Amino acid sequence: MPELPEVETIRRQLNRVLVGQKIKKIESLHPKSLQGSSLKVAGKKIVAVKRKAKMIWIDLEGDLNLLVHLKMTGQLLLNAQPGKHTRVVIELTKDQLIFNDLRIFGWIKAVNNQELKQYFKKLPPDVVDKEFTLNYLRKILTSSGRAVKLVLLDQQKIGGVGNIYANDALYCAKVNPTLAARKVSRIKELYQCVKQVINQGIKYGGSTASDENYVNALGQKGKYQTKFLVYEQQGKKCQRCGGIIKKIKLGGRGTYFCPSCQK
DNA sequence: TGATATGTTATCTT
DNA sequence: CAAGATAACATATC
Repeated sequence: MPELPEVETIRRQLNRVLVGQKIKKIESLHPKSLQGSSLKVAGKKIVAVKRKAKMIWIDLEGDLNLLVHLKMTGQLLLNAQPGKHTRVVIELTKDQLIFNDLRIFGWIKAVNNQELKQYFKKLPPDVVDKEFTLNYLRKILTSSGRAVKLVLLDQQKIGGVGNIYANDALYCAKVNPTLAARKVSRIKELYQCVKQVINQGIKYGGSTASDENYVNALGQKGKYQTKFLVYEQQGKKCQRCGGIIKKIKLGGRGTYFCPSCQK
């Protein structure tokens, strides 16, 4: 599922191709998938393609933006054929952008600059932002009694970390995912690890785990799944200590860890 | 057939 | 009131 590295991969590809093109036509094939005053975007030129947390934001000339959230099954594809799950089609000067979304949780919203600002104002720093400091992580961990993994996944506290990278970051830092956040002593290790696994994710173009449908804007799968530290590794030997990787449920989400070296 | 998968938000409970 | 827990969203797959 698209977390920050997957969204960032798509953003970079789109930014390279879309900037300078004009939107000729935008067509919605499902009422939930395209929201806001989308008719206004016709004729507008694309200034930049940016990202905040797991959202992609297409900056248009004038006072208009297209904000995109892929949620769990969204795909943004360049010059693909529309299919069964195609929800929005955007025709550009040279290319065509297809928004597929099997489960219809994702959306594209046309918003003005003021609305966009309001939207971003209440969001915490992304894990890759300079505002995400060691002290900031310490602050949010020590002020919560929830399991540390739930705090990493909390989009009101840190932007961009999803289930895959939260699992791997905790393994990297040797921190047990169920440990109460305020009892985590290896905060510095966790800080370095969460940034490290996210950057690895970006480097390998995101991940397409088993049963997932993530592809980048060119229709290619990610490569980080070959680098998973613990995600989907249950039953296998821990590379670090030889323990057996265990899978449990935490907050309703699949949670993978090595019980012998993640304390 | 029913359990399962994940990101986010709404809603309920403590 | 806030924090935390859980249901809901929609659908395909095993």
